[in-house]
Amino acid sequence: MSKVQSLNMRLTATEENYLKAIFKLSEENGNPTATTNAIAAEMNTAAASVTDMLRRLSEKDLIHYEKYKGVHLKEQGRKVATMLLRKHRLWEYFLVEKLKFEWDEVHDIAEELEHVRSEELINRLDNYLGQPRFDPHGDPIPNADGTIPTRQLTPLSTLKTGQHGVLTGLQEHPDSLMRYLKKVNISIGTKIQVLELHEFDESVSVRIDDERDIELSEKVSKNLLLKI
Amino acid sequence: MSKVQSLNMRLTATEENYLKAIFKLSEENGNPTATTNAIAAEMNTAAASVTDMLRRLSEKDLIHYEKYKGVHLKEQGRKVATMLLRKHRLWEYFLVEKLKFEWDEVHDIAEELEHVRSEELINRLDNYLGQPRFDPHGDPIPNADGTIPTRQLTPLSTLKTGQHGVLTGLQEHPDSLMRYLKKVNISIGTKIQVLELHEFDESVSVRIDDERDIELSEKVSKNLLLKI
DNA sequence: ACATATTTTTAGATTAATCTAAAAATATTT
DNA sequence: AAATATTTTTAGATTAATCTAAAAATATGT
Ligand SMILES: [Mn+2]
Ligand SMILES: [Mn+2]
Ligand SMILES: [Mn+2]
Ligand SMILES: [Mn+2]
Repeated sequence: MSKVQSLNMRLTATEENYLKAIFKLSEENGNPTATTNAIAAEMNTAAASVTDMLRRLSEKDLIHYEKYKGVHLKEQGRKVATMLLRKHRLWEYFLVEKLKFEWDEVHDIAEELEHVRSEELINRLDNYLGQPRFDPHGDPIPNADGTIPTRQLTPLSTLKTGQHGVLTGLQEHPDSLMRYLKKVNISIGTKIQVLELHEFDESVSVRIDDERDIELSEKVSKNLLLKI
Repeated sequence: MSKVQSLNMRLTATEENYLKAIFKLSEENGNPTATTNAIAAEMNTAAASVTDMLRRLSEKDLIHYEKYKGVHLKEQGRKVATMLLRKHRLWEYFLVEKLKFEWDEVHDIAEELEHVRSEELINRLDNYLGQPRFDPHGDPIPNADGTIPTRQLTPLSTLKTGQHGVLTGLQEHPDSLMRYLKKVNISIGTKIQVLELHEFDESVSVRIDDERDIELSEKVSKNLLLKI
């Protein structure tokens, strides 16, 4: 007897966060199925808490869940998760473009703002901002209909000597990486050209905006996604 | 052993809402002490739930509470309540001025936005909006230091024939009143002049912006606050 | 295939926020 | 000053979200 809920059911912020976590995990693995432990790690909770929540989300028909078999989002769950990303990223855009926050300062605030419940609000915000397609970290902003703009991006770490591209996104974006990039004056839109590859530690010498040369570690170069 | 909490203690949205309710009740009665039942009515909860919460807020040293004697806000509680009003009203201003919502559409959204925790956010929003002093309903926006702009306003119902003023605030502002005023094209800034007082039902004939004449009921005229 | 390791679920508590019903305290009326 | 009414608190449940510890299921390694 699954409680198939009305289309505009009322979810708690916690339920929403779990759906986002499952979405994120299935995106980054390419595999639609997420495991209990992976969700627990993503959410910083005990595995037992995840099991509880999976039961509840399953009751509400937002996910498909079988004991020991992992979970994947159902139609409704995916819709909710996508709209959360839309809200999160539009708010981040607002915070950076209008309120002049730095790109490493907006995530936690957007984590709260994304749970404010109002379709009207988010659509008006979208229009007010000029319907931006990417957030301050280069992540695509889902459209009102749920579609997500895609692009073909290449990690800096895979380029050969002489090749160049424009920084367009980040693989992952912990605040520490963003603060580092801010320090070395690299941001979305920066041109990066490979000067030399160092086989020993996979670090790379690059020319920034045809102006100055710096060294980037393997860890950094794997995280910088370029449009070639 | 009251747990005197650190200055930036973490409150739940529910705790914050109780503090706002107590603040509102003490403002509108002129009496700083609020009763359990009054709070229950304001919060739409059972009196028993209020008693529970009062105990908790008292533990945190936000209110002064003695069984059967009612409560009043302490320094910290008053500060929290004032900052909530600041946030609520700044967000309402944003929603109306920037996102072009109508004044009767913004309250519920602001009820959620006001709980987003970030001093930095609200101060940047304040600057972005040009440090407005009043919200779309004419209510004063507390300053960052907690002071609240005051004005001397007169209810339309107390004016004599011939007197006039500019609509500057509302006594209370249920959505129904705001929708009515929207329909008859009266808003903050509208000039209102008394043409005739009707003793029978205390209704009043008024001239709007020196252009058109309408009738307003006693209930409406008591709610319109004018700057003479 | 069996033993061991890992993952996941269950069992049982805890805390915040809520409720109803009953008891206790306070206020009002006769 | 009683009797009555009203207000407030207590007692006992409930639900969401969390935890730890133990049990059960599944996966891995020899
Ligand atoms: Mn973010
Ligand atoms: Mn982002
Ligand atoms: Mn409001
Ligand atoms: Mn208002």
